[in-house]
Formats: sequence, structure tokens, C-alpha cells
Amino acid sequence: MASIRDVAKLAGVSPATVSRVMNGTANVTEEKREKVLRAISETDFVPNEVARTLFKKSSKTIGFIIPSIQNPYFTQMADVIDRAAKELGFRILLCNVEHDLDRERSAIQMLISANADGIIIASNNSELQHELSQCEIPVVILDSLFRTKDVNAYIYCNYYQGGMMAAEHLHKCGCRKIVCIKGPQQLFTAQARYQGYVDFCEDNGIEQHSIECDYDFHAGMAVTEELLSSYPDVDGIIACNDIVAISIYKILHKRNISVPEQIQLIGFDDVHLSSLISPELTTIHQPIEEMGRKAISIICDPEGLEKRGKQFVFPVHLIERETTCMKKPL
Amino acid sequence: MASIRDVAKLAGVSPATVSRVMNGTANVTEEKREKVLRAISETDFVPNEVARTLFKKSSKTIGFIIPSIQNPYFTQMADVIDRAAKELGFRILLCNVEHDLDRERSAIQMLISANADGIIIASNNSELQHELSQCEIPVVILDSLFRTKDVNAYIYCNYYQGGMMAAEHLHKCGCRKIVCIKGPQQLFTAQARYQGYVDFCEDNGIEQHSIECDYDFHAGMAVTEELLSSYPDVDGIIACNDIVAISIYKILHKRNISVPEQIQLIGFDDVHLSSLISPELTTIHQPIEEMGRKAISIICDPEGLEKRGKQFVFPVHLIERETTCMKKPL
DNA sequence: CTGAAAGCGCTTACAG
DNA sequence: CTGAAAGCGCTTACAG
Repeated sequence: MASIRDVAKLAGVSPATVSRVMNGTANVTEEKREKVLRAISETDFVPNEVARTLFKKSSKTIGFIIPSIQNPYFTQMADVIDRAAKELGFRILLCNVEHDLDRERSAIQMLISANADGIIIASNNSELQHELSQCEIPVVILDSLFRTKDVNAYIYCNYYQGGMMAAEHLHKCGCRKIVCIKGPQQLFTAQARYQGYVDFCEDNGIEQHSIECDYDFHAGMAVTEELLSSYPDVDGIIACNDIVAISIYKILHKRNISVPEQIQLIGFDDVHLSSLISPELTTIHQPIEEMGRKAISIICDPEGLEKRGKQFVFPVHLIERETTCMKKPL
Repeated sequence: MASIRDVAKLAGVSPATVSRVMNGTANVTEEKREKVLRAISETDFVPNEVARTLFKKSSKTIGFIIPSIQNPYFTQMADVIDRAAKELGFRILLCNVEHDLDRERSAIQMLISANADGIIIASNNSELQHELSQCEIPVVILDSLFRTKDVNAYIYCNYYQGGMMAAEHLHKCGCRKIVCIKGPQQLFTAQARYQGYVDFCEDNGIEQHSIECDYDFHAGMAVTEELLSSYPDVDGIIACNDIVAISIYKILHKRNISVPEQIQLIGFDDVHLSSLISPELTTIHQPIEEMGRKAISIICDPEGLEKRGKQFVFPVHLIERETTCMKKPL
């Protein structure tokens, strides 16, 4: 690997001059400029980003910490964030922590010590307050609401309303025994969605039934078995997210229970997959694209500074597809 | 952010001593050790990884370059690689390049200049030879076979055999008009699979029919429309991967064409999703776990050195599920 | 316009 | 055992 000194020597100039032509940070005589350029290409020189970062204290990198790389909600978000960051000259360092608190901690430490310029974290663990507070770079907390320093920004959707919408939709469609497969209740997203369901039921004098379930397909399948034996007369299911909805559907299909005729089903997130499977999933749409772009703008835009310490709540909306339908009156 | 000097000052020792107790790289009197440890925790000191990397020329980071984060084959692989790397004290830097050659180039440059300790690249672009050859760190090329330096290792499956197996299976199941939805033919994976199909057809005197299709669901859906109008009497479809198979199924389902009764369908990869959807997908299984672990061991294991420059070809096998079935003899 | 010098925050020979 | 010094590869005041 050629270093800046090798290039300088070959071009007959000082390292400072090489640096200046590379970065266009000062005028250099055309003659030297050309010599430098030639030397760079002859040596296949690539500046060492580590040294640069050490000096500048900025790596033009933003860490994105996600709880699971297997959940398409996060990979879609990663894709959006990636593109948005690239447009502004930043790159994304994706840290998959698989719901492990220790991995989450070490991801934060790693990002700080790697001179990341910001962190977007889709975590729900309030135990990270300490780690998150000691870091001097901007942090955007996605889908969660635990308190940290005031400089951090929060981005999430109106999950409560989403939960309500889901319940209301199934009710309107004629379901009489609606079971809510709620997500892990230590998670903000799951709590809020469930609370929406609960309040809708209370407001309308509807019985409440729920089972807790992790946000992945293994859990979804296991829970469905339990659901069917506990509530043999269920006719509407609210899943905590699309992946769980898909796994619920799988079990129903296997048992020859028809959807939506016998049981109606609604998901949450509206990941691409939800309209790819058959039948297409009725679900609550989250504006993933907008959320991701907002996160990046808070960290990378110069004007983003003003947005820190604030909460950005995005609206959700119902997407009616094929797993729900208006029941014909008897 | 406290630096090693701050800690040293507080503990009344030299920075060298602080470094020694942090890294356990030399004996330090118990007394000083304790002072240092206390100073570290009082200052919330986290060593700057960038400075460390600059000195050591190793970041304990391995880059994993993938063509698309939306394809679960790659996210499953990323998950495996991530875990395997972590076990050996390395971390993964996932670079999603979305099939863009420029992004691919810059990912390689970035990894080199970030002092990555190795690169695993699932790319198919032989134009990267130059970039890949100039780098002094080990490179593992996944799912591809373009020639680079001899020190690079290659990991892939017996795709040719997979293509044959798929054709053979549909033929055995009684399909008489098999259409191969082949992947982009500049890709090694796609070529080899298609060639397997072609050779099986030739060996058995079967007509060949094929349409090219990108490895994603948009392409899959578009191609299916074309397929159905060009081959109205098709009764067997070989998809280039599971995602495309799922999108093919979607269109068939929409057209009320029953699978496997009217048309049989087989995928490739055996991603988790393929057994999650309904009906479960018959597919060709790739040993993703083993492939990922092998890639990491080549880069991170001390003995991995000997494995460089070699090719590791993994076997595939047929997984019969619900989108194919033996037709009853007429 | 351009070079010598200092410094980013670590680590490791080198003395003692 | 421990500190002063040099150096990893850059960049940017500071002079000239």
C-alpha cells in the first residue's frame, strides 16, 4: 500500500501538497498538480481513511443498530437510510444485534470509538441510557421512547392509533371474537399497538383477548397453535407485525382454516413482503421511507441540528388487502 | 471524550502504563493497576479504536459486500457470518451495493482504506478484478468465479447440479412443458443453474424454454405475465431463486391457476421464507450456514491461510415441499 | 503557492 | 515494572 509520502517522493513535492491536490483544499500550480496526479495513479494510491478519521474526528459514517436483520422492516429501513446517507456523503455501518443487550452495548461503544458521526438505533432497551448519554454524537432513536439526553431525537409512528385502526377494521368487518397477538410488552412499539386495541375494545364494549408473541416467525407459528386451542371460536386476529401475520396465516392454512372467510387477519408494518404473499396481507402501513429519510436528515443535514431533542411522530394507515373482508350480514 | 492522557494524568502514571493495563500487555504493579482502573471508570474512558487501528493496521473488521439487502439469501448469510466472526473476535461491516458497480468499487476502496482485515464479496462483476487484486487483505468470493489473484478463495455451490436436479424433479413429477426462468446470464450462479437445466433437457430429449429474469420480486412478477402469454400450456416452472418463485406463485394464484395441480413450481436457495409461505416452496437447498462459516474461517482462522487460493464447492439438495407433486398417471 | 512542523490518540520497542 | 520517545498516515495552521 502506497502512502502519501511515497506519492510525494515520486512527484517531487511534500506530503502536504499531495494532500492539497487530493482534497482540493488549496491552490496548487498546474505543473505540480499534474505530477501529483500522475504519481497517484502510478502508485494506485488510496488515502488511508483511518488516518484521516483520526485527524478529522469524523468518519462520515453513521451507525444503524437494528435488533434483527431477519425482519424485513429493518432491512427495508436500512436500504432507505443507506441511500439517503449516500446522497449526503455519509455511509451506513449496519450493526445487527439480534436482540442481545450486550451486543447492543458493544455496538454503541464501537461506533463511538470508531468516530461515527451519529447513531440511529432501533432498540427498545432503556438500559442503554448510560451508553447513549455519554456519547457526544447525535443519536436518533427509532421506534422507541425511553428517555435519554435531550439532544436525542425520536422517530416513530402513531402505533397507538395503528392498534386502534386494526381493531376497528376487524370489528367493522364483522369479527366478533378478536384476539390480539401482541408483541413483547417491554417494547414501546408493542405496548402502544396493544393499548390501541385495548382502548378500542373498551370504548366499544368488546371482549379483550390477547397472547404475547416475539416479533419473529418462529414465535408466530408457536403462538398460533396456542391461540387456536385457547380460542377455538376466534374470527379475527391482529398480529403484532407482518412477519408474525404471515406465520399465523401459515398455520391457519395448514389447518384448512380459510382466511378471511373463517378468520380475518391483519398485520402491521406493510413491508414489501406483505403484498407479495398470497393472499395479500391487510396491514397497517408505516411510512418507512419517510422515517428513514427523516432520521438521516436529523444527523446529516446542517439544519438537522435544530431537530434534535424533538419527537417526530408519523401517521399510519390501513391497507385493506385480501386477509380481511366485510362479512355479509346473516 | 476522555483520552488515554486524561486517564494517565488522573491515575498519576504514563499513558503507556494505562495502555498496558487496558490490554494486559505487560505486568503492572497492583497498586498502579488499581489506580488506572479507577481512573478509567471515573472518566468513562473508551479507547479510540481509530487510533488503535492506525497503529496496528488491523481493525478486526471484515467487510461483507452484498448485491442486495432485500434478498433474504444475503441477509441470512450476513447473520451467519456475523455470528461466526463475532466468535473469533471480528466484526462485520455490511456493505449493500444494490447491484451498482460504482457502489461496489467504492465499498472495496472504503474497506481497504479502513484497514479491514478481509473482504467477503458476493458480487459477480469481473470488472472488479483490478480493485480486488490491488488489495493485500484476504478476499473470499462468494457465488462467483471470475479470476483474480491466486490468493483469493472461492465459495459456491454446485449450481449446475442444482439446475439439473430441478429439471429432473419436475420431469419426474410428470411435467411436460417445463420453462426455466433463468437468472441474469452474466451472473455465474444464474449461468450454472441454467446450464444444468439445458443439459438435463438435452440428455433427455426435452424441449427447452427459458426467459431471463432478475433476482428480485418485481422482475419475477413481470416475467410471469410474459411467461403465461408465451407458454399458455406450461406445466412446470423452474425459478432462478426463491424470491422469484414466490412472485411467480403470486401471479399464478391471482390468475386462479392452481399449484402444483396445474403448474408445478420449484425455487432455489431454500431461504427461511420458502417454508414460511403457503404453500411451502419446493426448492434447491444451499447450505448457507456452512458456506458462511467457511468464509469466515478462511479469513479469521490462523489455519485459514492455507485455504486461500482454493475453491470450496458445496453440495445442494432438493427439498420437496408443496409446490410440486407426482402427477397421477392418466 | 508550498514545505516543515505539530498533532489526531493510541501502542510498542527501547532504556533504565 | 515503567516512562519518554517515536511512529501509524493523514491534515492543517504557520511561515515564508
